[in-house]
Amino acid sequence: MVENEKKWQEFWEKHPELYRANDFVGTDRSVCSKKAQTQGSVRTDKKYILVEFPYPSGSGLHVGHAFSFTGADVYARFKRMSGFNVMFPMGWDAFGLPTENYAIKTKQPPQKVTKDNTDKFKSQMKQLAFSFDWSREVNTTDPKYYKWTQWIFIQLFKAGLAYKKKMPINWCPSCKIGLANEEVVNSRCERCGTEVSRRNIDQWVVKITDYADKLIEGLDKTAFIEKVKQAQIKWIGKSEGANVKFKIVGAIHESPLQHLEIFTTRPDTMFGATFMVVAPEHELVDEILNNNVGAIHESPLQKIKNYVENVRKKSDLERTELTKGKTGVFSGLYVLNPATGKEIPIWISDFVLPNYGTGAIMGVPAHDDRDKEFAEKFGLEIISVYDDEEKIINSDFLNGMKPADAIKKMIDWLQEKEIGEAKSSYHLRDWIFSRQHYWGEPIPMVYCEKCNWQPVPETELPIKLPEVENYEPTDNGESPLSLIPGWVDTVCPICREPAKRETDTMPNWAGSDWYFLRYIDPFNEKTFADFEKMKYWMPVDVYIGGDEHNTLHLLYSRFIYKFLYDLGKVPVDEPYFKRLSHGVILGPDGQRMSKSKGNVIVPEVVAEKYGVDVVRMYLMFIGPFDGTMAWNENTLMGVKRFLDRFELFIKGQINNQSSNETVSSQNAEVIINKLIKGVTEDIDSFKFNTAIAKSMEALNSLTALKENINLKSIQTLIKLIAPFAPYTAEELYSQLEKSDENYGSVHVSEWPKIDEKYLKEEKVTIAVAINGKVRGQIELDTDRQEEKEEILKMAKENDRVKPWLEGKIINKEIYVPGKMINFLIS
RNA sequence: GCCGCUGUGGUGAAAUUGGUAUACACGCAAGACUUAAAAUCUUGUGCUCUCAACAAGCGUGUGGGUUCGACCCCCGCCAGCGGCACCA
Repeated sequence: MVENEKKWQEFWEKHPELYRANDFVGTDRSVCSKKAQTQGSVRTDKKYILVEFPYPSGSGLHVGHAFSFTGADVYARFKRMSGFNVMFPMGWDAFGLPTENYAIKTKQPPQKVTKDNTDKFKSQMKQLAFSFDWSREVNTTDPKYYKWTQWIFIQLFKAGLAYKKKMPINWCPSCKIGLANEEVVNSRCERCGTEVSRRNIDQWVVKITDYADKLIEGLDKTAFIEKVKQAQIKWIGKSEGANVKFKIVGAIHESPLQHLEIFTTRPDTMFGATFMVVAPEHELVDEILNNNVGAIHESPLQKIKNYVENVRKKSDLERTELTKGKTGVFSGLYVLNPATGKEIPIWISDFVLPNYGTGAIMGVPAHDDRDKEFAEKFGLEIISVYDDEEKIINSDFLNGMKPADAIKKMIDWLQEKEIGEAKSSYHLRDWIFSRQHYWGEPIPMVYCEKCNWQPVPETELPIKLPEVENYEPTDNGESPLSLIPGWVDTVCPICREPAKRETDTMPNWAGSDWYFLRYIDPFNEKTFADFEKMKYWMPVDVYIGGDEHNTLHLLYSRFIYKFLYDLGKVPVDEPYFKRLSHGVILGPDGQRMSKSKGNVIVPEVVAEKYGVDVVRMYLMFIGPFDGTMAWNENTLMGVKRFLDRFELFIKGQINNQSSNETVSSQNAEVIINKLIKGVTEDIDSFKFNTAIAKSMEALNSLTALKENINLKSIQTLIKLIAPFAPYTAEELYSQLEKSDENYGSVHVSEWPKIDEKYLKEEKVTIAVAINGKVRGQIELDTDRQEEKEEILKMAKENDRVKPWLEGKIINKEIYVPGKMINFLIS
C-alpha cells in the first residue's frame, strides 16, 4: 500500500494541473488545466472551497488538521468531479509567537523556522493526498504578501479608522505582549494562561465598532450555520436604549462637566432612578479629585482617592469576581433626576464598567438586581415603577403603560427636552492593533515631530522586517524593533525632516484577515488581487473552520472585507457565503489531545501503519463532520476491513471481465444507482459518515449477489469512493482501460450519473397498523399505490391483520399512499 | 445568570424531516477454516416474559400536550457539553 502511495504521490506531483483552478478572466491562461485547454467548452461554474489555513507549528500536522482538511478535500474532490471549476487553496498563517519563541530558544531566525515548518506541513499534506491547488500557495510572512497587509492598514488610517491612543491594555507579563480583549480569556492570557495586568501603552487602535451594525446586518445575506451567526451577534452585543444627561447640582460655571451622561436600555424606569453610579475611571472622578466641579456637599476627597487607588490595584480577575459583593463610595455630588425633579446622589463603584456605554449608569434598584444589591448595601432609596402585571406605576405621564410603549414615550420626552436621545451601545470594543514583538508585520507608519503620524508612501511598501541578531521582547514593553537604530530612523514622508518608524508590529489576525483574496491572484504586484478575478471567484462558497474562530478571525476578516468593499476594492459585500464548523477529535480517552496527557494521535504515524486512505476514511466515518468524537482504533479497523474487501471485490470483478462486455443484473444496477444517489446527496450536505455507511452497505449487497457487473459499474464504484480514498481509487482505476484524457486520473473523471429507471421501485411495502400498532404488511406494484379501495381490501384480508379485525368495528381507515395504512377499531 | 447545542442498544452513531426506530460500524456470542493462534468467512445480537416463535408487552433523558400516527412539532422539568458573563 505504502508503495502505491509513493507511486501516486509522484504521479500527482507530476500533474499539478489536475487540481488547478481556472480563472477564466484576464489574459493569463497558462494556469488552465489540460481539461480546460483541450476541451472547447468546459463548465465555468465555480466553487471556492476554503478551509482555514494553519499556523505551521513545529510539531507538524495534527489530527485536527487531518480531520478538517480531509472533510474539505472530500467535498472539493466531489465538486471537481461533478464538473465545477473548483478553487481549493492552501497557505500559511505563519507570523506569531510560538515561532518567535522557538526561534529565540533554538537561536535560529524565525524566517528559517517558518520555512522548515511549512515544508514539513506541506509534505504531510501531500502525503494525506489533499487536492490543494499549490500554484496559489500564500504565506503571510512573505514580504510580497504582507506588502498588502500593510497597504490595508494605511487605507484604514487614511479613512480615519486607525488611530494612536494611549490606553490601558491587557498586558501579559509572561509573553510580554499586549493582548486584544478577544485574546483574554477569564482575565488570563489565551496563550499561556498567565493572569493579565493593565498597562498604559500608546497603541494603534482600529475602529471596528464603526462597522458593528454592518457586521450584524450582513449576516442576513450569508448562509452561516445558526450558532456562528448567534456567536457573532452576541459578541457584537448591540443594546438599544438611550443616552440621558442628568444635570449636576451646583456645578461651578467653569467646570467642563455640567452634566452626567448615562446609557440605559430602560429609560422607562427613570422615575425609579434613585442614585447614579460612575466607574472609578470616569472623568468626573478626576475632576472631583482636582476640585474642579464644586458644590460638593460633603468633602470625602480622601475616601474617594483611597477607593479609586484600591480599585486600580485590582486585577481584572478580582474586579469581576461576582461573589465579592458591591463596593463603592459616595462622590459628594448630586444630580437632578429630570423625571422626578428630585436630587439624587452620585456614587463611585467598580461594578460599573468604564468602557461600556458612557461609563456611568442611573441606579434603578427596584428593577435591577445589581442596583438593588448596591442600594441595599448603602441604604439608598428604592422606588418601584412597575406592578406585578408589568404596568408602570409611580411615574406620572407613564403610568399604566406597558414597557415597550413607555420606552418610546420616554425617549420622545427626553428628546423634546433635549436631555437625551435614542442610542445603541455595543459590547464590541475597538481593536487594539499593536503588538510589541518582532515576528509580525511592521506597522507602516512614521512619526514626525512636526507632521505627527504619517503613513509610509505606498510606493515604499513593503516595509520589510529587518533581519537581526536579537529579537527577544524587551522588558519595558517596547517592540524589539525599537532597538535597531538603523531601522527606526527615517525621514518624514511629508516634510523630509528626520523622523522615526513605528516599531510595533501587527497582531496575528492582520495577515489572516484577507488571505482568501490573495489566493485569487497570488502573484499580483499591482494590487492585492485583480478585481475581475475577484468578481469571478467571490464570495467564498464554503468556508470550513473551527468554532474557536467564530468571534475572532471571522469577525475581523468580515470587517476588513467590508471596509475594502466600502472603498470599492472588492466586488461583493460579504466575503463568505456559507460557514461550516468542523468538529473536534478527542484522544482515545475521551479527553482533548495534549502532550501532557500523552493521548496525542499523530496522523502520519497511523497512516504509515494502515495507509492514508484508511486514516482519511476513518476520520470521515467516525461521526458527523461537526461532532466531537473520540479516536477509536477498533472503528478504524472496521474501515480498514471495508477498504480491503472493496479492493478485493473490484479486482475480482476486473479479472472476471470477459472479452464480451459483461452485463450487470437488474439487482446490481439498482444497488449501484441507489448508491450514486445516496453518496452524492450525502457528500453535498457534508454527511460523510452516512455516505461511507451506504458504500459499505452496497458492497455487502453486491458481494452477496455473487454476480459479475459491467465495466461502467466498476468505474462507478471506484469513482464514488475516490474522494475518500484517493490512492486506492487511483490504483484501481488505473487497472481499467484508460478511457479519457487527463492522464486517466480518476480524480478528474466525471462523477457518475444516476439512471433514473433503476431508482423506480417496482414494488412498495405498505405497513398495516391497527390503532397505530403495526401488525402486518402488504406488498404491491408501485403503479397501483393510488388504488385506495383495492389496497384497503387487501390489507383487511392479510393473514396477519385479519385476526385483529375479527369481531371489531372499524371506525376509521387511514391510507397514506405508498407508506402505510392505519385502521382505528373498537 | 444569559446564548447555543446535545440526550436513541454494551459502544460510535443512523432514521427519506410527522409514517414499520436502532441503518452502517465496533464490541460480544456461537460456528467454519486451522495442530493452535491471528487473519478471514458465516450466523446471531434493544429490553422483558418464554423450551421456542415469523407470539405478546415495553422501548429514543423525564412529565404532559397536539395528532389516526411523534426520536421528529408544542409546553414544563432533569442531565451533560461549548461559549459569554457586574454589558446597565
